[in-house]
Amino acid sequence: MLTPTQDRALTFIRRYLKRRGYAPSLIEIAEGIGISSKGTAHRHVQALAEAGAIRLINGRKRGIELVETAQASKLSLPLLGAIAAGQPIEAIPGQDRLDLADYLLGDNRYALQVKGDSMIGIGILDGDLVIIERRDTAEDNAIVVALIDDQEATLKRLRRLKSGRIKLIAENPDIPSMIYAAKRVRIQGVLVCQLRRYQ
Amino acid sequence: MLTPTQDRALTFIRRYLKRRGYAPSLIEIAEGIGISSKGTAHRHVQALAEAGAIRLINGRKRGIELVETAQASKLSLPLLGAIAAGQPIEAIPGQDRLDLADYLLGDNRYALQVKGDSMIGIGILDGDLVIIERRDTAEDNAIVVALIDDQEATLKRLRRLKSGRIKLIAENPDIPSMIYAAKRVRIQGVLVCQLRRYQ
DNA sequence: TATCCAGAGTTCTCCTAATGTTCTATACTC
DNA sequence: GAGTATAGAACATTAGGAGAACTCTGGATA
Repeated sequence: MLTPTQDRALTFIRRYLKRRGYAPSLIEIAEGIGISSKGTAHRHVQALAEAGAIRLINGRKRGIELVETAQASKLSLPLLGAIAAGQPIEAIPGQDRLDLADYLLGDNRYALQVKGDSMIGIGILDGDLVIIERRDTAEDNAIVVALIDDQEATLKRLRRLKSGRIKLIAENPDIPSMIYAAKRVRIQGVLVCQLRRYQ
Repeated sequence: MLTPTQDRALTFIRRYLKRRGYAPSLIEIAEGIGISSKGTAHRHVQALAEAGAIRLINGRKRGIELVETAQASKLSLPLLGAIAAGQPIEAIPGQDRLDLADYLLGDNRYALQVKGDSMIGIGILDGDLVIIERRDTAEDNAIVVALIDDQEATLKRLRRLKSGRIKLIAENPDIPSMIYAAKRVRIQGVLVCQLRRYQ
Protein backbone atom coordinates (compact mmCIF):
# COMPACT_ATOMS: atom_id res chain seq x y z
CA MET A 1 0.00 0.00 0.00
CA LEU A 2 1.15 3.50 -0.76
CA THR A 3 1.72 6.17 1.81
CA PRO A 4 0.09 9.56 1.20
CA THR A 5 3.36 11.05 0.01
CA GLN A 6 4.02 8.17 -2.32
CA ASP A 7 0.57 8.62 -3.69
CA ARG A 8 1.19 12.29 -4.33
CA ALA A 9 4.43 11.42 -6.09
CA LEU A 10 2.70 8.85 -8.27
CA THR A 11 -0.04 11.28 -9.20
CA PHE A 12 2.55 13.86 -10.13
CA ILE A 13 4.49 11.39 -12.27
CA ARG A 14 1.34 10.34 -14.08
CA ARG A 15 0.37 13.89 -14.87
CA TYR A 16 3.85 14.88 -15.97
CA LEU A 17 4.18 11.84 -18.20
CA LYS A 18 0.84 12.42 -19.80
CA ARG A 19 1.55 16.05 -20.55
CA ARG A 20 5.11 15.79 -21.71
CA GLY A 21 5.55 12.27 -22.96
CA TYR A 22 8.64 11.66 -20.85
CA ALA A 23 9.19 11.15 -17.16
CA PRO A 24 10.15 13.83 -14.65
CA SER A 25 13.59 13.97 -13.04
CA LEU A 26 13.95 13.48 -9.31
CA ILE A 27 14.37 17.20 -8.75
CA GLU A 28 11.20 17.88 -10.70
CA ILE A 29 9.36 15.27 -8.67
CA ALA A 30 10.64 16.84 -5.47
CA GLU A 31 9.43 20.25 -6.55
CA GLY A 32 6.21 18.77 -7.81
CA ILE A 33 5.27 17.34 -4.44
CA GLY A 34 6.62 20.30 -2.51
CA ILE A 35 9.90 19.11 -1.08
CA SER A 36 13.41 20.25 -1.83
CA SER A 37 15.51 17.12 -1.56
CA LYS A 38 16.05 14.92 -4.54
CA GLY A 39 17.38 12.26 -2.20
CA THR A 40 13.96 12.05 -0.62
CA ALA A 41 12.25 12.04 -3.97
CA HIS A 42 14.51 9.16 -4.86
CA ARG A 43 13.27 7.20 -1.88
CA HIS A 44 9.66 7.75 -2.82
CA VAL A 45 10.33 6.63 -6.34
CA GLN A 46 12.09 3.51 -5.09
CA ALA A 47 9.11 2.74 -2.90
CA LEU A 48 6.74 3.15 -5.83
CA ALA A 49 8.84 0.78 -7.87
CA GLU A 50 8.81 -1.76 -5.08
CA ALA A 51 5.07 -1.45 -4.77
CA GLY A 52 4.82 -2.20 -8.47
CA ALA A 53 3.23 1.09 -9.45
CA ILE A 54 6.10 2.09 -11.68
CA ARG A 55 9.07 0.43 -13.26
CA LEU A 56 12.56 1.88 -13.12
CA ILE A 57 15.07 1.53 -15.88
CA ASN A 58 18.18 1.26 -13.84
CA GLY A 59 20.43 4.30 -13.80
CA ARG A 60 18.73 5.89 -16.74
CA LYS A 61 17.83 9.54 -16.56
CA ARG A 62 14.10 9.98 -16.28
CA GLY A 63 13.88 6.24 -16.49
CA ILE A 64 10.41 5.83 -15.08
CA GLU A 65 7.64 3.86 -16.74
CA LEU A 66 4.10 3.51 -15.55
CA VAL A 67 3.13 -0.09 -15.17
CA GLU A 68 -0.51 0.59 -16.05
CA THR A 69 0.30 1.88 -19.51
CA ALA A 70 2.58 -0.97 -20.30
CA GLN A 71 -0.19 -3.44 -19.56
CA ALA A 72 -3.02 -1.61 -21.21
CA SER A 73 -1.13 -1.05 -24.43
CA LYS A 74 -0.87 -4.74 -24.98
CA LEU A 75 -3.53 -6.61 -26.73
CA SER A 76 -4.86 -8.25 -23.65
CA LEU A 77 -8.03 -8.80 -21.68
CA PRO A 78 -8.56 -9.80 -18.08
CA LEU A 79 -9.14 -13.53 -17.94
CA LEU A 80 -11.59 -13.99 -15.13
CA GLY A 81 -11.89 -17.72 -15.03
CA ALA A 82 -13.98 -20.55 -16.27
CA ILE A 83 -17.73 -20.69 -16.56
CA ALA A 84 -19.88 -23.74 -16.73
CA ALA A 85 -23.54 -24.42 -16.63
CA GLY A 86 -24.66 -24.39 -13.05
CA GLN A 87 -21.40 -23.21 -11.57
CA PRO A 88 -20.16 -19.87 -10.37
CA ILE A 89 -17.30 -18.30 -12.27
CA GLU A 90 -14.18 -19.86 -10.97
CA ALA A 91 -10.81 -18.22 -11.19
CA ILE A 92 -8.10 -19.86 -13.24
CA PRO A 93 -5.13 -19.84 -10.91
CA GLY A 94 -1.93 -18.26 -12.03
CA GLN A 95 -3.32 -16.57 -15.09
CA ASP A 96 -5.21 -13.36 -14.98
CA ARG A 97 -4.63 -11.80 -18.34
CA LEU A 98 -5.23 -13.24 -21.75
CA ASP A 99 -2.61 -12.11 -24.23
CA LEU A 100 -4.52 -12.01 -27.48
CA ALA A 101 -1.45 -11.23 -29.54
CA ASP A 102 0.07 -14.45 -28.38
CA TYR A 103 -3.17 -16.21 -29.11
CA LEU A 104 -3.80 -14.88 -32.56
CA LEU A 105 -0.87 -13.17 -34.14
CA GLY A 106 2.24 -14.62 -35.64
CA ASP A 107 4.40 -14.61 -38.68
CA ASN A 108 2.86 -15.91 -41.83
CA ARG A 109 -0.67 -15.85 -40.54
CA TYR A 110 -3.74 -14.62 -42.29
CA ALA A 111 -7.46 -14.67 -41.79
CA LEU A 112 -10.17 -16.27 -43.88
CA GLN A 113 -13.89 -16.15 -43.62
CA VAL A 114 -15.57 -19.52 -43.68
CA LYS A 115 -18.40 -20.12 -46.08
CA GLY A 116 -20.66 -23.10 -45.76
CA ASP A 117 -21.21 -25.74 -43.16
CA SER A 118 -18.59 -28.28 -44.02
CA MET A 119 -16.81 -28.00 -40.66
CA ILE A 120 -19.86 -27.57 -38.49
CA GLY A 121 -19.13 -30.78 -36.61
CA ILE A 122 -16.18 -29.19 -34.82
CA GLY A 123 -17.86 -25.89 -34.15
CA ILE A 124 -16.74 -23.91 -37.17
CA LEU A 125 -19.81 -22.26 -38.58
CA ASP A 126 -20.72 -20.38 -41.71
CA GLY A 127 -19.35 -16.85 -41.41
CA ASP A 128 -16.72 -17.59 -38.79
CA LEU A 129 -13.22 -16.27 -39.18
CA VAL A 130 -10.33 -18.68 -39.13
CA ILE A 131 -6.68 -17.79 -38.74
CA ILE A 132 -4.35 -19.80 -40.90
CA GLU A 133 -0.63 -20.19 -40.62
CA ARG A 134 1.06 -20.49 -43.98
CA ARG A 135 2.78 -23.85 -44.25
CA ASP A 136 3.31 -26.49 -46.86
CA THR A 137 3.27 -29.43 -44.52
CA ALA A 138 0.94 -30.51 -41.76
CA GLU A 139 0.61 -33.26 -39.24
CA ASP A 140 -1.88 -35.99 -39.79
CA ASN A 141 -5.30 -35.01 -38.52
CA ALA A 142 -4.69 -31.27 -38.63
CA ILE A 143 -7.22 -28.90 -40.13
CA VAL A 144 -5.66 -27.46 -43.25
CA VAL A 145 -6.30 -25.21 -46.18
CA ALA A 146 -5.68 -27.54 -49.07
CA LEU A 147 -5.47 -26.71 -52.72
CA ILE A 148 -6.71 -29.45 -55.02
CA ASP A 149 -5.37 -29.67 -58.56
CA ASP A 150 -4.11 -26.10 -58.09
CA GLN A 151 -7.68 -24.98 -58.43
CA GLU A 152 -9.97 -25.52 -55.51
CA ALA A 153 -9.03 -24.34 -52.03
CA THR A 154 -10.85 -25.90 -49.14
CA LEU A 155 -10.74 -26.16 -45.38
CA LYS A 156 -10.70 -29.77 -44.28
CA ARG A 157 -9.20 -32.23 -41.88
CA LEU A 158 -6.16 -33.95 -43.34
CA ARG A 159 -5.58 -37.65 -43.13
CA ARG A 160 -2.85 -39.61 -44.85
CA LEU A 161 -3.89 -43.07 -45.88
CA LYS A 162 -1.65 -46.10 -45.89
CA SER A 163 -2.08 -46.24 -49.62
CA GLY A 164 -0.22 -42.93 -49.80
CA ARG A 165 -3.31 -41.09 -50.87
CA ILE A 166 -4.80 -38.22 -48.95
CA LYS A 167 -8.24 -38.05 -47.44
CA LEU A 168 -9.82 -34.66 -46.86
CA ILE A 169 -12.50 -35.01 -44.24
CA ALA A 170 -15.43 -32.66 -43.92
CA GLU A 171 -16.62 -32.44 -40.33
CA ASN A 172 -20.22 -32.71 -41.37
CA PRO A 173 -22.04 -35.99 -41.79
CA ASP A 174 -23.92 -34.60 -44.79
CA ILE A 175 -20.76 -33.94 -46.74
CA PRO A 176 -18.73 -36.92 -47.91
CA SER A 177 -14.99 -37.02 -47.46
CA MET A 178 -12.84 -37.07 -50.56
CA ILE A 179 -9.75 -39.08 -51.34
CA TYR A 180 -7.08 -37.79 -53.68
CA ALA A 181 -3.71 -38.87 -54.96
CA ALA A 182 -1.06 -37.12 -52.89
CA LYS A 183 0.26 -35.12 -55.83
CA ARG A 184 -3.11 -33.54 -56.44
CA VAL A 185 -3.24 -31.96 -52.98
CA ARG A 186 -1.10 -29.04 -51.91
CA ILE A 187 -1.23 -27.79 -48.34
CA GLN A 188 -1.35 -24.04 -48.10
CA GLY A 189 -1.74 -23.55 -44.38
CA VAL A 190 -2.84 -24.93 -41.07
CA LEU A 191 -5.74 -23.77 -38.91
CA VAL A 192 -4.46 -22.18 -35.72
CA CYS A 193 -7.48 -20.30 -34.46
CA GLN A 194 -11.14 -19.73 -35.02
CA LEU A 195 -13.22 -16.77 -33.94
CA ARG A 196 -16.75 -15.56 -34.20
CA ARG A 197 -18.40 -12.30 -33.35
CA TYR A 198 -21.82 -11.99 -31.80
CA GLN A 199 -23.49 -8.62 -32.11
CA MET B 1 10.86 5.66 -23.69
CA LEU B 2 12.00 8.89 -25.22
CA THR B 3 14.19 11.46 -23.57
CA PRO B 4 13.19 15.12 -23.75
CA THR B 5 15.57 15.83 -26.61
CA GLN B 6 14.48 12.78 -28.53
CA ASP B 7 10.93 13.94 -28.08
CA ARG B 8 11.80 17.34 -29.50
CA ALA B 9 13.54 15.73 -32.44
CA LEU B 10 10.56 13.49 -33.16
CA THR B 11 8.16 16.41 -32.99
CA PHE B 12 10.33 18.34 -35.41
CA ILE B 13 10.52 15.43 -37.84
CA ARG B 14 6.76 15.00 -37.75
CA ARG B 15 6.13 18.64 -38.46
CA TYR B 16 8.71 18.81 -41.23
CA LEU B 17 7.38 15.70 -42.88
CA LYS B 18 3.85 16.95 -42.75
CA ARG B 19 4.70 20.32 -44.23
CA ARG B 20 7.13 19.26 -46.92
CA GLY B 21 6.26 15.69 -47.69
CA TYR B 22 9.83 14.49 -47.30
CA ALA B 23 12.03 13.96 -44.28
CA PRO B 24 14.55 16.49 -42.97
CA SER B 25 18.30 15.96 -43.27
CA LEU B 26 20.39 15.57 -40.15
CA ILE B 27 21.62 19.15 -40.39
CA GLU B 28 18.05 20.39 -40.65
CA ILE B 29 17.08 18.32 -37.63
CA ALA B 30 20.02 19.73 -35.70
CA GLU B 31 18.99 23.27 -36.54
CA GLY B 32 15.38 22.43 -35.88
CA ILE B 33 16.01 21.40 -32.31
CA GLY B 34 18.56 24.10 -31.69
CA ILE B 35 21.91 22.34 -31.85
CA SER B 36 24.74 22.65 -34.32
CA SER B 37 26.16 19.16 -34.58
CA LYS B 38 24.76 16.75 -37.11
CA GLY B 39 26.63 14.00 -35.31
CA THR B 40 24.48 14.59 -32.29
CA ALA B 41 21.36 14.79 -34.42
CA HIS B 42 22.35 11.46 -35.87
CA ARG B 43 22.48 9.98 -32.42
CA HIS B 44 19.00 11.18 -31.64
CA VAL B 45 17.65 9.78 -34.86
CA GLN B 46 19.25 6.42 -34.16
CA ALA B 47 17.69 6.41 -30.72
CA LEU B 48 14.28 7.17 -32.19
CA ALA B 49 14.66 4.32 -34.61
CA GLU B 50 15.62 1.97 -31.84
CA ALA B 51 12.65 3.08 -29.81
CA GLY B 52 10.47 2.26 -32.78
CA ALA B 53 9.20 5.79 -33.27
CA ILE B 54 10.64 6.06 -36.76
CA ARG B 55 12.05 3.70 -39.31
CA LEU B 56 15.28 4.33 -41.18
CA ILE B 57 15.69 3.31 -44.76
CA ASN B 58 19.22 2.08 -44.89
CA GLY B 59 21.74 4.69 -45.98
CA ARG B 60 19.22 6.60 -48.00
CA LYS B 61 19.27 10.37 -47.93
CA ARG B 62 16.44 11.74 -45.83
CA GLY B 63 15.45 8.14 -45.34
CA ILE B 64 13.16 8.58 -42.35
CA GLU B 65 9.68 7.16 -42.11
CA LEU B 66 7.22 7.65 -39.30
CA VAL B 67 5.71 4.54 -37.79
CA GLU B 68 2.70 6.17 -36.21
CA THR B 69 0.42 3.34 -37.10
CA ALA B 70 2.79 0.73 -35.80
CA GLN B 71 0.42 -0.20 -33.01
CA ALA B 72 -2.64 -0.48 -35.12
CA SER B 73 -0.86 -2.60 -37.64
CA LYS B 74 0.38 -4.92 -34.96
CA LEU B 75 -3.15 -5.85 -34.09
CA SER B 76 -4.22 -6.80 -37.52
CA LEU B 77 -3.91 -9.68 -39.91
CA PRO B 78 -4.31 -9.79 -43.66
CA LEU B 79 -7.82 -10.91 -44.47
CA LEU B 80 -7.40 -12.91 -47.64
CA GLY B 81 -10.95 -13.77 -48.42
CA ALA B 82 -13.51 -16.45 -47.99
CA ILE B 83 -13.03 -20.15 -48.27
CA ALA B 84 -15.63 -22.76 -48.97
CA ALA B 85 -15.63 -26.41 -49.74
CA GLY B 86 -14.83 -26.89 -53.37
CA GLN B 87 -14.08 -23.30 -54.15
CA PRO B 88 -10.88 -21.35 -54.51
CA ILE B 89 -10.19 -18.64 -51.97
CA GLU B 90 -12.05 -15.62 -53.06
CA ALA B 91 -11.15 -12.11 -52.03
CA ILE B 92 -13.53 -10.12 -49.92
CA PRO B 93 -13.84 -6.84 -51.75
CA GLY B 94 -13.03 -3.64 -49.91
CA GLN B 95 -11.51 -5.28 -46.90
CA ASP B 96 -8.03 -6.62 -46.78
CA ARG B 97 -7.07 -6.35 -43.15
CA LEU B 98 -8.77 -7.69 -40.08
CA ASP B 99 -8.44 -5.34 -37.15
CA LEU B 100 -8.35 -7.65 -34.17
CA ALA B 101 -8.50 -4.87 -31.63
CA ASP B 102 -11.75 -3.73 -33.11
CA TYR B 103 -13.00 -7.27 -33.16
CA LEU B 104 -12.07 -8.25 -29.66
CA LEU B 105 -11.19 -5.37 -27.40
CA GLY B 106 -13.37 -2.85 -25.74
CA ASP B 107 -14.11 -1.25 -22.45
CA ASN B 108 -15.56 -3.51 -19.84
CA ARG B 109 -14.69 -6.69 -21.60
CA TYR B 110 -13.17 -9.77 -20.14
CA ALA B 111 -12.50 -13.33 -21.17
CA LEU B 112 -13.85 -16.56 -19.77
CA GLN B 113 -13.04 -20.13 -20.53
CA VAL B 114 -16.03 -22.29 -21.27
CA LYS B 115 -16.46 -25.54 -19.45
CA GLY B 116 -18.92 -28.12 -20.57
CA ASP B 117 -21.02 -28.64 -23.65
CA SER B 118 -24.11 -26.62 -22.84
CA MET B 119 -23.69 -24.31 -25.85
CA ILE B 120 -22.43 -26.84 -28.32
CA GLY B 121 -25.41 -26.29 -30.58
CA ILE B 122 -24.15 -22.89 -31.64
CA GLY B 123 -20.54 -23.90 -31.97
CA ILE B 124 -19.23 -23.01 -28.53
CA LEU B 125 -17.26 -25.98 -27.31
CA ASP B 126 -15.69 -27.10 -24.08
CA GLY B 127 -12.47 -25.17 -23.56
CA ASP B 128 -13.30 -22.29 -25.89
CA LEU B 129 -12.68 -18.75 -24.79
CA VAL B 130 -15.52 -16.29 -24.83
CA ILE B 131 -15.25 -12.54 -24.54
CA ILE B 132 -17.92 -10.95 -22.44
CA GLU B 133 -18.94 -7.34 -22.24
CA ARG B 134 -20.00 -6.32 -18.76
CA ARG B 135 -23.63 -5.20 -18.81
CA ASP B 136 -26.65 -5.55 -16.61
CA THR B 137 -29.19 -5.65 -19.39
CA ALA B 138 -29.43 -7.59 -22.62
CA GLU B 139 -31.71 -7.89 -25.58
CA ASP B 140 -34.01 -10.82 -25.85
CA ASN B 141 -32.26 -13.78 -27.43
CA ALA B 142 -28.75 -12.63 -26.61
CA ILE B 143 -26.20 -15.01 -25.12
CA VAL B 144 -25.48 -13.80 -21.60
CA VAL B 145 -23.57 -14.57 -18.47
CA ALA B 146 -26.37 -14.82 -15.93
CA LEU B 147 -26.09 -15.10 -12.19
CA ILE B 148 -28.85 -17.13 -10.58
CA ASP B 149 -29.78 -16.46 -6.97
CA ASP B 150 -26.47 -14.61 -6.66
CA GLN B 151 -24.77 -17.97 -6.67
CA GLU B 152 -24.47 -19.77 -9.95
CA ALA B 153 -23.04 -18.10 -13.01
CA THR B 154 -23.85 -19.64 -16.34
CA LEU B 155 -23.61 -18.91 -20.04
CA LYS B 156 -26.99 -19.23 -21.72
CA ARG B 157 -29.32 -17.72 -24.26
CA LEU B 158 -31.74 -15.29 -22.65
CA ARG B 159 -35.44 -15.28 -23.38
CA ARG B 160 -38.04 -13.19 -21.61
CA LEU B 161 -41.40 -14.92 -21.34
CA LYS B 162 -44.73 -13.22 -21.52
CA SER B 163 -45.32 -14.26 -17.97
CA GLY B 164 -42.45 -12.00 -16.96
CA ARG B 165 -40.25 -14.89 -16.07
CA ILE B 166 -36.92 -15.58 -17.68
CA LYS B 167 -35.92 -18.65 -19.64
CA LEU B 168 -32.29 -19.57 -19.87
CA ILE B 169 -31.76 -21.76 -22.88
CA ALA B 170 -28.91 -24.22 -23.22
CA GLU B 171 -28.00 -24.73 -26.85
CA ASN B 172 -27.76 -28.46 -26.42
CA PRO B 173 -30.68 -30.81 -26.82
CA ASP B 174 -29.41 -32.91 -23.92
CA ILE B 175 -29.59 -30.08 -21.44
CA PRO B 176 -33.02 -28.77 -20.51
CA SER B 177 -33.73 -25.06 -20.43
CA MET B 178 -34.57 -23.52 -17.09
CA ILE B 179 -37.19 -20.93 -16.21
CA TYR B 180 -36.74 -18.53 -13.33
CA ALA B 181 -38.55 -15.65 -11.73
CA ALA B 182 -37.07 -12.43 -13.09
CA LYS B 183 -35.76 -11.36 -9.70
CA ARG B 184 -33.67 -14.49 -9.33
CA VAL B 185 -31.65 -13.78 -12.49
CA ARG B 186 -29.04 -11.07 -12.75
CA ILE B 187 -27.31 -10.39 -16.03
CA GLN B 188 -23.60 -9.89 -15.69
CA GLY B 189 -22.53 -9.58 -19.28
CA VAL B 190 -23.21 -10.30 -22.90
CA LEU B 191 -21.29 -12.57 -25.23
CA VAL B 192 -19.51 -10.56 -27.91
CA CYS B 193 -16.97 -12.99 -29.26
CA GLN B 194 -15.87 -16.58 -29.14
CA LEU B 195 -12.46 -17.97 -29.99
CA ARG B 196 -10.70 -21.27 -30.06
CA ARG B 197 -7.12 -22.25 -30.58
CA TYR B 198 -5.98 -25.29 -32.51
CA GLN B 199 -2.47 -26.46 -31.83
C1' DT C 1 28.89 4.09 -69.55
C1' DA C 2 32.37 6.13 -66.58
C1' DT C 3 33.60 9.86 -63.63
C1' DC C 4 32.98 13.51 -60.52
C1' DC C 5 30.99 16.03 -56.73
C1' DA C 6 27.99 18.23 -53.38
C1' DG C 7 24.84 16.87 -50.14
C1' DA C 8 23.92 13.64 -46.68
C1' DG C 9 24.79 9.89 -43.49
C1' DT C 10 28.21 7.56 -40.18
C1' DT C 11 31.63 7.14 -36.71
C1' DC C 12 34.59 8.94 -33.57
C1' DT C 13 36.55 11.42 -29.55
C1' DC C 14 36.39 14.91 -26.08
C1' DC C 15 33.74 17.60 -23.00
C1' DT C 16 30.01 19.30 -19.78
C1' DA C 17 25.71 19.70 -17.50
C1' DA C 18 21.98 17.17 -15.87
C1' DT C 19 20.58 13.53 -13.32
C1' DG C 20 20.64 9.28 -10.50
C1' DT C 21 22.59 6.96 -6.21
C1' DT C 22 24.08 6.63 -1.66
C1' DC C 23 24.81 8.28 2.68
C1' DT C 24 24.41 10.74 7.13
C1' DA C 25 21.97 13.65 10.23
C1' DT C 26 17.70 15.37 11.72
C1' DA C 27 12.64 16.10 12.41
C1' DC C 28 7.78 14.81 12.72
C1' DT C 29 3.86 11.68 14.11
C1' DC C 30 1.61 7.87 16.23
C1' DG D 1 10.68 3.84 19.80
C1' DA D 2 9.11 2.68 15.10
C1' DG D 3 7.96 4.32 10.92
C1' DT D 4 8.04 7.91 7.72
C1' DA D 5 9.87 12.26 5.88
C1' DT D 6 13.25 15.82 5.00
C1' DA D 7 17.64 18.09 3.88
C1' DG D 8 21.78 18.15 1.87
C1' DA D 9 26.47 16.57 0.69
C1' DA D 10 29.44 13.57 -2.02
C1' DC D 11 29.93 10.68 -5.72
C1' DA D 12 28.81 8.02 -10.11
C1' DT D 13 26.56 7.88 -14.61
C1' DT D 14 24.09 9.32 -18.43
C1' DA D 15 22.42 12.33 -22.02
C1' DG D 16 23.61 15.77 -24.84
C1' DG D 17 26.68 18.86 -27.48
C1' DA D 18 30.69 20.12 -30.66
C1' DG D 19 33.31 19.07 -34.36
C1' DA D 20 36.53 16.42 -37.23
C1' DA D 21 37.08 12.85 -40.51
C1' DC D 22 35.20 9.53 -43.06
C1' DT D 23 31.88 7.00 -46.39
C1' DC D 24 27.84 6.75 -49.20
C1' DT D 25 24.00 8.40 -52.45
C1' DG D 26 22.12 10.41 -56.29
C1' DG D 27 22.58 13.28 -59.95
C1' DA D 28 25.14 15.92 -63.36
C1' DT D 29 28.53 15.77 -66.71
C1' DA D 30 31.87 14.17 -70.03
